[in-house]
Amino acid sequence: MKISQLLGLRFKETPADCQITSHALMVRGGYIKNVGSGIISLYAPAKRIMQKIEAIIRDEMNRIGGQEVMLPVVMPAALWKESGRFDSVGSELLRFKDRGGNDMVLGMTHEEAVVHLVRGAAPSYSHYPFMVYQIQTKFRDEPRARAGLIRVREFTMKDAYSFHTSQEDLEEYYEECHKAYERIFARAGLPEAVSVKSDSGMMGGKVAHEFMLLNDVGEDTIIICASCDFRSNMEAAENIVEKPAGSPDEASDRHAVAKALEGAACPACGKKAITAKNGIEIGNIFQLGTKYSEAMGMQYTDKDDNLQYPIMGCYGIGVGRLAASVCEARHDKFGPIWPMSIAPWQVHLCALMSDTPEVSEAAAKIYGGLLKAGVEVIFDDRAVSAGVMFSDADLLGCPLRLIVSPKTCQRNAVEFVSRDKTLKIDLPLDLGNIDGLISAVNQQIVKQMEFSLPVLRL
RNA sequence: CGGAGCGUAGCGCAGUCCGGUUAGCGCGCAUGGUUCGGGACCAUGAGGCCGGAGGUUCAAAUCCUCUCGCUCCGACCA
Repeated sequence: MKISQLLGLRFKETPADCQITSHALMVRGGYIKNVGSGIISLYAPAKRIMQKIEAIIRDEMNRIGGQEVMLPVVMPAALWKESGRFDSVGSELLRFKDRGGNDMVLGMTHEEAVVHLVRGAAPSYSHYPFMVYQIQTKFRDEPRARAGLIRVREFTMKDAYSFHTSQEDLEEYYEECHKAYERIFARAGLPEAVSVKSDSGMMGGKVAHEFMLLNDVGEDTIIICASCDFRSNMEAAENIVEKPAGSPDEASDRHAVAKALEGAACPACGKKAITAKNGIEIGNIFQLGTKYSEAMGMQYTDKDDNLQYPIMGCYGIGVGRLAASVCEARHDKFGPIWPMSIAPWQVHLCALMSDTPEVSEAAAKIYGGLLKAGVEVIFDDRAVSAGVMFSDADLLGCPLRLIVSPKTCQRNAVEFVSRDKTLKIDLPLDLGNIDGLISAVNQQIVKQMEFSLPVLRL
């Protein structure tokens, strides 16, 4: 891709509407454009990041036996009436009528749809356990969208649903999925994401965990023990952590309650080491039980010819929120620093003063060589000043950068630097044979990808 | 849904209190020229129904009423 043809202008000034870093950088870098409150279009760089995250998720979901399926965005309300959620869920569920006057809903989560899909298809215990997942658009009519891709009304989500014949089997799979989630976040560039105990809310069920990126811009408050590995969302912790005397009531400001919990005794280890931190929820896993299978009449025949309700688990990841979280965690003042695994392009090729024949010839040759070798490369072929070129490259945040200029041509070299500034070397340039240069670039890509490669293949 | 603020060129803003030629500035964009390793400079130029509707007035970006939208704080939230 040549940058001269890439849509999405990059600019210097922070838009007034952007309150948090990832939002500002993604608007300034030409990644996203707001369409309405909580409704966002993506330009190519953001779409490419999303696709790479999705590929990692698919890989890990397939590895734990998932089957990718596709459920509808628009559903007849009748389905939601079956589960009872048409009435129990509030205005977050967008309802409307079709031309025939039938009640319809926009999918905000897909338990109903997935039970509908599988309930006739798994009549015997021998079909179990199984897991289906999809990566698809959700719409939630949130009362207040905010912070760019962090909290939106329409978003892309991976949601997975597993079905089991015993609680033990569900718990075993839940644990497997927990591990898969750890691998997904690590591969996407957030190895520091942690899981915390959470409340199951409207989903129902007992055991639930949320995966959090601890970060000040996060909307959730997390209670963490500094002494042991106890971690919990405050929503779930309020009942089990004993508040020190004189704390405010739970009805009052949540931040004040969190503050008050600091230094309380940990319910797990007993030490007075509780701390409160903010976090961005990037994924969650629930043990649902039989809430939906019972409500919607999904049954199978067990070994002894008895009808049973399968036990369900569900597992979600917000793809766009994950992308924004990586940006939030990996950036400098110039722009995002995308990990190789999800970067929009692997290599950013800059041709400084490309009207010089030596430069344009060398750059074109390198560009062609990289393309031929299958490297994802964005080529800045514009006649702009070095400052503009570097600033734009910083905003696009590609992990590796090649710089060709009259200076580098003079010394028969190309500059090879990394976005995170850990690499800065000259690669020898021989226009007659650029294979060595291309393979040096490839080696660096492989090196930077190592952390994200699957540990195990199916 | 409560509270606060804002809608003027692609972006950032001034002008609105106190109505009065042709609505400005910076960035960006286009053309030409000079530059060239961290958002260069000069010249010329394009781009606006001042969010929308109604009203007051000789005259409205500016005053009044209604409306739509956006942002922030809170409530809410798999």
